[in-house]
Amino acid sequence: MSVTDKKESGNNSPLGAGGMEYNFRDIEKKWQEHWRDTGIYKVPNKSDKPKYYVLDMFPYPSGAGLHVGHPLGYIASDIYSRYKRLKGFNVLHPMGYDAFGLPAEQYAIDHGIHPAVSTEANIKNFRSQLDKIGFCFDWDREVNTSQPGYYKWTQWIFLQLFNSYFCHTEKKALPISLLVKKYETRGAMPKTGEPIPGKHFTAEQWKAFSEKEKADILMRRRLAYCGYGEVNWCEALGTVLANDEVVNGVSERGGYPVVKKTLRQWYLRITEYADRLLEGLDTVEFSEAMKEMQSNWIGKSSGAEIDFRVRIGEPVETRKITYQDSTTTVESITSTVSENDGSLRVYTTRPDTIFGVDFMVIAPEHELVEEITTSEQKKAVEEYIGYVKSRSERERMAEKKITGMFTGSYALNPFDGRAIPIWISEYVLAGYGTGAIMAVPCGDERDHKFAQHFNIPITNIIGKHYNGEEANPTKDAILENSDFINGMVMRDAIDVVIKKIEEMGIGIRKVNYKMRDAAFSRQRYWGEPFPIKWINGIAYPLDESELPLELPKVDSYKPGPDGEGPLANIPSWINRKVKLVNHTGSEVPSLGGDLGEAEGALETNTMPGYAGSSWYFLRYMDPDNDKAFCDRNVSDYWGQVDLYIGGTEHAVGHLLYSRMWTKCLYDLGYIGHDEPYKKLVNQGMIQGSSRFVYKLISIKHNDIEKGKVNDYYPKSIYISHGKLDSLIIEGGERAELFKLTNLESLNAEKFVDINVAQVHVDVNIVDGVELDIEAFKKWRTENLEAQFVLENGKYICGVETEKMSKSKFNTVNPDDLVLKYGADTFRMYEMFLGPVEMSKPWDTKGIEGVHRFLKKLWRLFYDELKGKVWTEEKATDAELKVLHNTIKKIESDTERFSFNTGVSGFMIAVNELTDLKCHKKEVLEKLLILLTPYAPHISEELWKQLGNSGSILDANYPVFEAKYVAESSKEYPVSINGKLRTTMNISLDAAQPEVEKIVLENDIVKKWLEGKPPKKIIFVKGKMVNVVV
RNA sequence: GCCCGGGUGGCGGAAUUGGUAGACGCAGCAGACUCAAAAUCUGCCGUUCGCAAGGAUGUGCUGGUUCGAUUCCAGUCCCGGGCACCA
Repeated sequence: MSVTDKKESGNNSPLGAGGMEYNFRDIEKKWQEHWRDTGIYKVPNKSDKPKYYVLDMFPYPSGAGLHVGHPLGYIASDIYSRYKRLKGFNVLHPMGYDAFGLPAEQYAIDHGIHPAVSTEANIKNFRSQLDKIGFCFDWDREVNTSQPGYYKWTQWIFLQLFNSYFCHTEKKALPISLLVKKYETRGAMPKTGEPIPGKHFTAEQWKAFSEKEKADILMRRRLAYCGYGEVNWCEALGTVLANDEVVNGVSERGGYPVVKKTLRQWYLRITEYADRLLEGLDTVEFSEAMKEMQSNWIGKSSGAEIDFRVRIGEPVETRKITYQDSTTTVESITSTVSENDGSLRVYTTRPDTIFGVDFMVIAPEHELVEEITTSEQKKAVEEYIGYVKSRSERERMAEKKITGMFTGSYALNPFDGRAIPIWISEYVLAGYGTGAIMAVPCGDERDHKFAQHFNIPITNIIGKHYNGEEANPTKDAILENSDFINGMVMRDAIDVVIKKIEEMGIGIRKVNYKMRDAAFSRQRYWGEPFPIKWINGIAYPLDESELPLELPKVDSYKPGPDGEGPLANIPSWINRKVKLVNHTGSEVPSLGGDLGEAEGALETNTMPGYAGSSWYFLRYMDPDNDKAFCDRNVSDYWGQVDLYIGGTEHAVGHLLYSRMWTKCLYDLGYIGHDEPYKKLVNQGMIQGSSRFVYKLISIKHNDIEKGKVNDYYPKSIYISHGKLDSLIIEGGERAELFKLTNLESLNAEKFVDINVAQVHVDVNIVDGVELDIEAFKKWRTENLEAQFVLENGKYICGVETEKMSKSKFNTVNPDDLVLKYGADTFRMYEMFLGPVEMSKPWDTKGIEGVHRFLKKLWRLFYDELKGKVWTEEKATDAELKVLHNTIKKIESDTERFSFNTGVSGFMIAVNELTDLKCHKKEVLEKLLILLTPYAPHISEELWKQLGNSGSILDANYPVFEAKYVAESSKEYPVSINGKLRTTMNISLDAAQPEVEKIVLENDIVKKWLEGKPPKKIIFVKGKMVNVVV
């Protein structure tokens, strides 16, 4: 039976006119209109009630619309919002659209439709789909990141980031003007040691710098900055991508190849917040998995940077040292260096292994490569670098070959003077640490493989912990062959070595992060323009009065010249006259104030998709404010998002960026909290449940009499899943098939081989596993002539769980289900499927059960024949017991987001009340309040029918009272030796001696004791009895 | 390879602190009502032995702790997700 074309009988009678059956269509339409007209979901920014902020990750309004997987999180958050409201909270539960982004622009390129137009159409469609489900969003607070009124403030926040730097002393963002003041009074001088030209300067020098020099120096500290860097360039998309938008060397969206390219880009200096982003994780309720993902992404490690003197070319003095070693004897050479030789700085997390260093590896891009490569090795090294450059990021990831080349030079171990060959290899990354490592083969698997591959002798510093076969990264071994740290446990030696190198002035303690600064510009059209104008190579921020800097209309979405975005094609826009702000503290008057049209050019990049989503939770609080992104009083009232629901796919992107923006805004005093989300719940994916038909491809008939094999290719025959085997096995039911294929003349007993193809079929024309044959014939013209081998008169489909996707014909549209069963049924069924956080397959069939439940609930109030059956009679003890058990169950299940068991709790309650023939308002009314978060329409309707005025949402949540559920006795399980043998009804007051007596008198217990005395009787009051023989 | 999750009937899942495994729902089977269907209602429903009473067995697998283990511990296999040359 199809979901779309099945007609539900009896749902068209108008409400209240005679037929008193559950007419969900009219009820839901009526209440949705009523809620809209009365503005019942409008939330004030001031209230005596405590606040509660429930947020959904807002959707990107794609053209595909919603499938049943999308609303899962929204339903969960809606239930929780309504629950909190009933519990007396002022609940903020908004919704909006993350409307800027690549897909709309790709669509524009392909179809010539302006992104604003397609986005608006998509939003309209989304909204109508959402409205049908009956959410309690306060739509007056809707935000759309692509509207000027919104992105004005995205641009404004960008300017705050641009105008701030991260102070390492206070560990927070401060206005860049403070840094300028510092430079003017004190300059920037090192705490110890000599100033390094180009890095350090005095106040006098600062004052003498040109405007451009000052701007460049400040750019090194701005939290939003522009710089040249290696970026992920995606040619197909014509833009750079952030690290988290690149998966396995291809773009996350579209799967296009991504290459490393050096370009001028804007960045967010998120690395400055690495520590605070890490520490903040301890203060929020995210799942362990989520925290883990974020801390892996940040990738903090601590160790040391160590300088090694470098002897360019062969060691000048050599002497042999023979290490006493359990596995190998290593002949080593030492050397001295001359003044002309250099030094190489490496980063290691394991300074304790410094005596196990057998070679050094530097990245092929390392600046020292040229300098230290000897003339003999020059050719080989150049060839190797050529090879590395020829390899794409993707190849490097796919095949991890061991490659490398010796430079011809040596580094000297600072402690024992051993000469250590320096290699280059692609396994060392230029962008991490110092781009150079000290390789310790006995303790690091990669170093070990490298040493084995190139036959580099391995020094063992961990004795028996190293087996000569593979590296052992232990920290618990006792050090050997390690000079002054011999005999120490490695773990303890780490600190000893760091202190020593610091004393010697050849290194420092150092913390490193895997996380890089986030690329913040895109060479695309459909994003926020940067409020920046370039004049003589200096970036000037636009004056606030110029905001929003509106995105101009374009005729073409094609990229501009030199890897620039489409905006570069619009000279009139680039050259616009705008008011700028001087920001360097310079006295140069020409650059202050209005800079006129001059030679400047507006920035043509736009901001990435995550810009608007990094702060939207703040805009919901105060969406119409045109004086500020959000009034401070309002953000102080709403504070953190109390509950944030969304998918795991944003673990390292959106979640980290929005956390960083929140921390910046907090540091700058614009908001009062520095973590945006207090608790995060990740909804699981709803997988598709695909259905298959089995199309007969060929029949191979082995005609023994004539001694030949014939192949037949029948047309359009489909075999029911359960018949597949019996048709193939000898002696099966082949006659039926032969009849269909006009092969009756063949002897069915002869061996045949049947070849079938498994083909996806639209789940919407399958009822459970039974194919709707008529619908199937209509589905595709080629099916019109289809014939079927059935089982029990039915065609049974095959089933598999796969990702929900159009191409697999396993998507289910919520609209269809809402039409057929109603929003309340749909909402409850989505929840009933299983725990919110878990992934589970969708199966439309089960929705009937939930629908039956709501009909059964309805019948507690109204009977089809008898009409109104609810009464004002006083409830019995048994009925009150059901009610209060339900209150307790629903409250605790809702509280812990266990909505699936909550739904089951309602079913149990309605089943029990039906059994008790309870139609009493006293009980039913309270049940409705419990139910309203889950099924708001039916609850509201019946609430009204019971004679209540006002919305059920303003009712008081029922209070559980233990006295109604108190039991005086319990059916105790009685086990003998831990095996359940019987149950016995025993008073709950009964103490152990009494219970023992009762139990031992029981016939079944006596039987199992076989006259032997029990060794022991375990009695847990209120739980169980176990007799040990 | 490393780090997280998770393996329970035909299916989705329940068992909140170690205490009656399989709640609730779907599917299935049998029956009632009906001219019939729909809707609704009743009963059965892990496997297995047994006419039954009752027994055995059972939460991926192997052990352990315990009076008692889906739950705790050790090992192992499988599935899902994340990370993957980060020194």
